[in-house]
Amino acid sequence: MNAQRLNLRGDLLPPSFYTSEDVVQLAQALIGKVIVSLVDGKYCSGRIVETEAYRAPEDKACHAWNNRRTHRTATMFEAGGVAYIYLCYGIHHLFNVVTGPKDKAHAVLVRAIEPLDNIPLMLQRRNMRSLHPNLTNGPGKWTQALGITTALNGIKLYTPDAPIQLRDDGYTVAKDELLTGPRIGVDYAGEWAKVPWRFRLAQNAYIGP
DNA sequence: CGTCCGATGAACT
DNA sequence: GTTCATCGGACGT
Repeated sequence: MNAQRLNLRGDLLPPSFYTSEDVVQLAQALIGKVIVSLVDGKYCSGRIVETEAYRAPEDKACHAWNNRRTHRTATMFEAGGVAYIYLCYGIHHLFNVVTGPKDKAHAVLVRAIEPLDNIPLMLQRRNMRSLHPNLTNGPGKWTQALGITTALNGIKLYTPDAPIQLRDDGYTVAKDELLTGPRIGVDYAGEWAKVPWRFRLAQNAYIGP
Protein backbone atom coordinates (compact mmCIF):
# COMPACT_ATOMS: atom_id res chain seq x y z
CA MET A 1 0.00 0.00 0.00
CA ASN A 2 1.20 3.48 -0.86
CA ALA A 3 1.34 5.52 2.33
CA GLN A 4 1.75 8.81 0.48
CA ARG A 5 -1.46 8.42 -1.48
CA LEU A 6 -3.35 7.65 1.70
CA ASN A 7 -2.44 11.06 3.15
CA LEU A 8 -1.81 9.60 6.60
CA ARG A 9 -2.13 12.01 9.45
CA GLY A 10 1.02 13.58 10.86
CA ASP A 11 4.71 13.02 10.21
CA LEU A 12 6.52 9.70 10.49
CA LEU A 13 8.69 9.63 13.62
CA PRO A 14 12.34 9.46 12.47
CA PRO A 15 14.80 6.80 13.67
CA SER A 16 16.42 9.44 15.91
CA PHE A 17 13.23 9.58 17.98
CA TYR A 18 13.98 6.10 19.31
CA THR A 19 17.68 6.39 20.11
CA SER A 20 17.45 7.85 23.63
CA GLU A 21 18.62 5.53 26.38
CA ASP A 22 15.95 6.98 28.66
CA VAL A 23 13.11 4.55 27.96
CA VAL A 24 11.02 5.98 30.80
CA GLN A 25 11.10 9.41 29.17
CA LEU A 26 10.29 7.87 25.78
CA ALA A 27 7.30 6.07 27.26
CA GLN A 28 5.97 9.52 28.21
CA ALA A 29 6.89 11.02 24.84
CA LEU A 30 4.87 8.33 23.06
CA ILE A 31 1.66 9.41 24.81
CA GLY A 32 -0.34 11.37 22.24
CA LYS A 33 1.52 10.01 19.22
CA VAL A 34 -0.43 8.34 16.41
CA ILE A 35 -0.10 4.64 15.57
CA VAL A 36 -1.03 3.70 12.03
CA SER A 37 -1.88 0.21 10.78
CA LEU A 38 -1.63 -0.74 7.08
CA VAL A 39 -2.25 -4.44 7.65
CA ASP A 40 -3.94 -6.55 4.93
CA GLY A 41 -4.11 -3.56 2.62
CA LYS A 42 -6.40 -1.69 4.97
CA TYR A 43 -5.75 1.52 6.87
CA CYS A 44 -6.70 2.44 10.40
CA SER A 45 -5.14 4.46 13.19
CA GLY A 46 -5.35 5.51 16.80
CA ARG A 47 -3.74 7.79 19.36
CA ILE A 48 -1.53 6.26 22.05
CA VAL A 49 -3.03 7.00 25.48
CA GLU A 50 -1.35 4.46 27.78
CA THR A 51 2.22 3.08 27.89
CA GLU A 52 4.67 1.28 30.16
CA ALA A 53 8.48 1.31 30.13
CA TYR A 54 10.57 -1.87 30.44
CA ARG A 55 14.32 -1.63 30.91
CA ALA A 56 16.82 -4.49 30.90
CA PRO A 57 19.10 -5.54 32.42
CA GLU A 58 18.11 -4.29 35.87
CA ASP A 59 14.31 -4.32 35.52
CA LYS A 60 13.08 -7.69 36.73
CA ALA A 61 9.70 -7.22 35.03
CA CYS A 62 11.40 -6.99 31.62
CA HIS A 63 11.52 -10.16 29.51
CA ALA A 64 15.21 -9.44 28.90
CA TRP A 65 15.95 -9.05 32.60
CA ASN A 66 19.63 -9.76 33.36
CA ASN A 67 20.19 -9.43 29.60
CA ARG A 68 18.62 -12.80 28.97
CA ARG A 69 18.86 -13.42 25.24
CA THR A 70 16.48 -15.95 23.76
CA HIS A 71 14.72 -16.33 20.45
CA ARG A 72 11.81 -14.34 21.88
CA THR A 73 13.80 -11.50 23.43
CA ALA A 74 16.25 -11.08 20.54
CA THR A 75 14.16 -8.27 19.04
CA MET A 76 14.47 -6.20 22.21
CA PHE A 77 18.24 -6.05 21.75
CA GLU A 78 17.99 -4.43 18.33
CA ALA A 79 18.46 -0.70 17.78
CA GLY A 80 15.41 1.42 18.64
CA GLY A 81 12.55 1.85 16.19
CA VAL A 82 11.45 -1.74 15.64
CA ALA A 83 8.40 -3.61 16.93
CA TYR A 84 8.65 -6.24 19.66
CA ILE A 85 5.44 -8.28 19.47
CA TYR A 86 4.88 -11.41 21.52
CA LEU A 87 2.07 -13.78 22.37
CA CYS A 88 0.66 -13.54 25.91
CA TYR A 89 -1.50 -16.26 27.51
CA GLY A 90 -1.50 -18.03 24.16
CA ILE A 91 -4.09 -15.59 22.82
CA HIS A 92 -3.10 -11.95 23.00
CA HIS A 93 -0.59 -10.21 20.77
CA LEU A 94 1.18 -7.50 22.78
CA PHE A 95 3.02 -4.69 21.00
CA ASN A 96 6.13 -2.86 22.22
CA VAL A 97 8.28 -0.13 20.74
CA VAL A 98 11.95 -1.09 21.03
CA THR A 99 14.10 1.89 22.08
CA GLY A 100 17.73 2.80 22.73
CA PRO A 101 20.90 1.66 20.98
CA LYS A 102 21.56 -1.87 19.78
CA ASP A 103 22.21 -4.35 22.64
CA LYS A 104 20.25 -2.25 25.15
CA ALA A 105 17.04 -4.22 25.68
CA HIS A 106 14.64 -1.35 26.32
CA ALA A 107 11.02 -1.27 25.20
CA VAL A 108 7.74 0.59 25.67
CA LEU A 109 4.55 -1.48 25.90
CA VAL A 110 1.58 0.30 24.33
CA ARG A 111 -1.38 -0.56 26.56
CA ALA A 112 -4.21 1.47 25.04
CA ILE A 113 -5.08 3.73 22.14
CA GLU A 114 -7.95 6.06 21.25
CA PRO A 115 -9.36 5.04 17.85
CA LEU A 116 -9.05 7.68 15.11
CA ASP A 117 -9.41 6.51 11.49
CA ASN A 118 -11.49 3.64 10.04
CA ILE A 119 -13.31 2.67 13.22
CA PRO A 120 -15.68 0.35 11.25
CA LEU A 121 -12.68 -1.83 10.34
CA MET A 122 -11.60 -1.97 13.99
CA LEU A 123 -15.11 -2.93 15.09
CA GLN A 124 -15.16 -5.71 12.51
CA ARG A 125 -11.82 -7.12 13.70
CA ARG A 126 -13.10 -7.08 17.30
CA ASN A 127 -16.53 -8.53 16.45
CA MET A 128 -18.23 -5.49 17.92
CA ARG A 129 -21.35 -3.67 16.73
CA SER A 130 -20.85 -0.19 18.12
CA LEU A 131 -18.15 2.05 19.54
CA HIS A 132 -17.30 1.33 23.15
CA PRO A 133 -14.09 1.86 25.18
CA ASN A 134 -13.33 -1.87 25.18
CA LEU A 135 -12.62 -1.58 21.46
CA THR A 136 -9.05 -0.48 22.24
CA ASN A 137 -8.66 0.00 26.02
CA GLY A 138 -6.25 -2.87 26.67
CA PRO A 139 -2.94 -4.14 25.25
CA GLY A 140 -4.48 -7.25 23.67
CA LYS A 141 -7.60 -5.41 22.50
CA TRP A 142 -6.13 -2.60 20.46
CA THR A 143 -3.67 -4.89 18.67
CA GLN A 144 -6.61 -7.04 17.59
CA ALA A 145 -8.44 -3.93 16.39
CA LEU A 146 -5.43 -2.92 14.28
CA GLY A 147 -4.74 -6.44 12.95
CA ILE A 148 -1.36 -6.63 14.67
CA THR A 149 0.06 -10.12 15.28
CA THR A 150 3.42 -11.67 16.09
CA ALA A 151 3.93 -12.09 12.32
CA LEU A 152 5.02 -8.42 12.41
CA ASN A 153 7.61 -8.90 15.15
CA GLY A 154 10.83 -7.04 14.34
CA ILE A 155 9.54 -4.72 11.63
CA LYS A 156 10.90 -1.18 11.37
CA LEU A 157 8.37 1.43 12.44
CA TYR A 158 9.96 4.40 10.66
CA THR A 159 9.78 3.42 6.97
CA PRO A 160 7.08 5.13 4.85
CA ASP A 161 5.51 1.84 3.72
CA ALA A 162 5.77 -0.05 7.03
CA PRO A 163 2.63 -1.97 8.05
CA ILE A 164 2.83 -0.31 11.47
CA GLN A 165 3.98 3.31 11.76
CA LEU A 166 4.31 5.84 14.53
CA ARG A 167 3.49 9.41 13.58
CA ASP A 168 3.30 12.88 15.15
CA ASP A 169 0.27 14.96 14.20
CA GLY A 170 1.16 17.87 16.47
CA TYR A 171 -1.07 16.78 19.34
CA THR A 172 0.53 17.92 22.59
CA VAL A 173 0.14 16.62 26.14
CA ALA A 174 0.39 19.08 29.03
CA LYS A 175 2.26 17.95 32.14
CA ASP A 176 -0.90 17.88 34.23
CA GLU A 177 -2.60 15.63 31.66
CA LEU A 178 -0.07 12.86 32.20
CA LEU A 179 -0.95 10.31 34.90
CA THR A 180 1.89 8.24 36.37
CA GLY A 181 1.68 4.97 38.30
CA PRO A 182 3.04 1.44 38.77
CA ARG A 183 2.91 -1.07 35.93
CA ILE A 184 0.13 -3.64 35.57
CA GLY A 185 0.43 -7.40 35.98
CA VAL A 186 4.06 -7.54 37.10
CA ASP A 187 3.63 -8.48 40.76
CA TYR A 188 6.23 -11.22 40.32
CA ALA A 189 8.93 -8.58 39.84
CA GLY A 190 9.37 -7.67 43.52
CA GLU A 191 10.53 -4.09 44.03
CA TRP A 192 10.45 -3.51 40.27
CA ALA A 193 6.68 -3.96 40.34
CA LYS A 194 6.45 -0.66 42.20
CA VAL A 195 8.39 1.70 39.94
CA PRO A 196 6.07 4.35 38.43
CA TRP A 197 6.71 3.53 34.78
CA ARG A 198 3.10 3.44 33.59
CA PHE A 199 1.78 6.56 31.89
CA ARG A 200 -1.76 7.53 30.88
CA LEU A 201 -3.47 10.46 29.23
CA ALA A 202 -5.79 11.91 31.87
CA GLN A 203 -9.52 12.16 31.16
CA ASN A 204 -9.24 9.84 28.16
CA ALA A 205 -12.06 7.29 27.75
CA TYR A 206 -9.68 4.56 26.57
CA ILE A 207 -7.20 4.37 29.47
CA GLY A 208 -7.32 1.60 32.06
CA PRO A 209 -8.23 2.26 35.70
C1' DC B 1 10.23 -34.44 26.76
C1' DG B 2 7.17 -32.72 30.72
C1' DT B 3 5.63 -29.12 33.45
C1' DC B 4 4.63 -24.60 34.75
C1' DC B 5 2.95 -20.16 33.79
C1' DG B 6 2.39 -15.50 31.80
C1' DA B 7 3.35 -7.34 30.53
C1' DT B 8 -4.79 -10.59 29.22
C1' DG B 9 -9.56 -10.69 28.21
C1' DA B 10 -14.07 -12.54 28.32
C1' DA B 11 -17.57 -14.85 30.46
C1' DC B 12 -19.29 -16.19 34.17
C1' DT B 13 -21.51 -16.19 39.65
C1' DG C 1 -15.69 -11.38 42.94
C1' DT C 2 -14.06 -16.07 40.01
C1' DT C 3 -12.72 -19.17 36.23
C1' DC C 4 -10.61 -20.39 32.10
C1' DA C 5 -9.21 -20.18 27.16
C1' DT C 6 -4.75 -21.51 24.79
C1' DC C 7 0.24 -21.83 23.46
C1' DG C 8 5.11 -20.66 23.21
C1' DG C 9 8.89 -19.81 26.25
C1' DA C 10 11.74 -21.23 29.92
C1' DC C 11 13.64 -24.58 32.47
C1' DG C 12 14.43 -29.04 34.65
C1' DT C 13 14.93 -33.98 33.54
